[in-house]
Amino acid sequence: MARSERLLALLQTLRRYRRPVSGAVLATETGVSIRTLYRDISSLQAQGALIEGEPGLGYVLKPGFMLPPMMFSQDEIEALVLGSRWVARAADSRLAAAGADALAKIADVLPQEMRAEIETSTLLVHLKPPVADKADLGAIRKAIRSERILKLTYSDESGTVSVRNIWPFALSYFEQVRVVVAWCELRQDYRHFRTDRIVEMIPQDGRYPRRRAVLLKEWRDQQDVAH
Amino acid sequence: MARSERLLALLQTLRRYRRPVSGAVLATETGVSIRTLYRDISSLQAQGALIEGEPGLGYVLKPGFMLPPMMFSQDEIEALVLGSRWVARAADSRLAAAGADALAKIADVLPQEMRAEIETSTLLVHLKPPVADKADLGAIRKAIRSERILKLTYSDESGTVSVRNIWPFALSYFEQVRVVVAWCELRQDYRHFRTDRIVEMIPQDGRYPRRRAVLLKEWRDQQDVAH
DNA sequence: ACACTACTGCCATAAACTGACAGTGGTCAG
DNA sequence: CTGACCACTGTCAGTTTATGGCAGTAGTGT
Repeated sequence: MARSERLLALLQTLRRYRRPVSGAVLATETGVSIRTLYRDISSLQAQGALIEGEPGLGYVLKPGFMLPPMMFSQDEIEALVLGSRWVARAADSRLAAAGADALAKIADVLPQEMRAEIETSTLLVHLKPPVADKADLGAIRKAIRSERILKLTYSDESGTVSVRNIWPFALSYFEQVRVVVAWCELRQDYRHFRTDRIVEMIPQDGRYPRRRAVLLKEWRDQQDVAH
Repeated sequence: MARSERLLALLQTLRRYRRPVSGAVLATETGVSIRTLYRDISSLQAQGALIEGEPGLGYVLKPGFMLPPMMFSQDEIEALVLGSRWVARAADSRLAAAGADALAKIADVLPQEMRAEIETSTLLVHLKPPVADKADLGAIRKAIRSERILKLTYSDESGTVSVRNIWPFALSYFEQVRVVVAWCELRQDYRHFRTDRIVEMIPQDGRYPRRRAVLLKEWRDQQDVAH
């Protein structure tokens, strides 16, 4: 890759990572030596990019530096199309429609010749039809976004039905099924609930008392320890 | 001025003029010869800039080259994020990076308060790790886009190795594997090739003689009849 | 003390850039 | 039809730049 292309790619990479990235990683990703990477970084800084480097941490691109006005690349469009096709297949119909709408909005701002890419993209998705959800996934996503407590009637794998309040904070997509990740008031611990086993689900008025981002982090840490 | 800086400057200059500018003017302004200016323009075009040159007129940076501010509903953003997370999991690393890049570009043109949505989305994707590809998926996508013949060394399910020329026109994503859909010169029919069974793959110079959209349609019709 | 990191200077080699010239083909005005 | 103007391509040799490796300094957090 020529230097002039590489510098743009480097900016984009820095923007993609939001956390500090070490020079070694950036060098590998752009396919140059560390020495050259340092030169590239200082070139960009000389041209006005707000890149900060801290020893022991890595580089961060400070927000506010506008990239040169580049359009989506062909790869990027293909990634968006492929992603939205997967959503159309694997998610609920409301999210599928939202994906198609988003793609249409993107197509609107694309120049004519790139618009054709979206329509005739030759990346296809074939999946086994997912297990049908009993619960309304749209309502679950809404509860997660607004941090609402859900009163859940749930039938576990052995068929035993129980009722409990949960604090939903994530929705996880597996190949066949979807799973609500939540804090369970009954068990006082994190629990997973397959959406196809939810019998009934009533959003409560109350907001749950903790932030969903915090719950997500705590749950993740717990997962890491377990493995 | 170094080339890498000059290219950025050239973009800015083109944006400043709204009317067509002759190459001679641009060359003078950036301080290089005409010949180099032509090279610079084609470099920018290769990197995705939509610059049009008309004999007798000059160069114009096509409108629509920059991403305008866009609005998305919450559902649409979640669909985009979920889709790109799936791409990150299930596609090759290059497409995965492209998905993340596209998302970062979208985030940049989003109003401040929506930007956070992309970062804190609580939709997760869990998949069995896909089978590793032997072939370079990027090269396959490129061959499809440019309608290039591929010389394929392929090992079928029984382990028999064969060499043939194919006209690839689609890439299909299954749960564990990816499959190239192509017209096979050897069999004179449509054939599927799992990317993990491709032993070697050499792009040929020749373009195949039919349009990929036509092949796709014909293949689809054939599939429909079979079922 | 140690591991990890950013950063700088130096140098020989390899790669890229550059301008000049020659030539093609398109548009437009007279 | 002619000529002016322009985008664009190919070639080439001289020059500039870029590059990777090495050695070394200095800051950070464990």
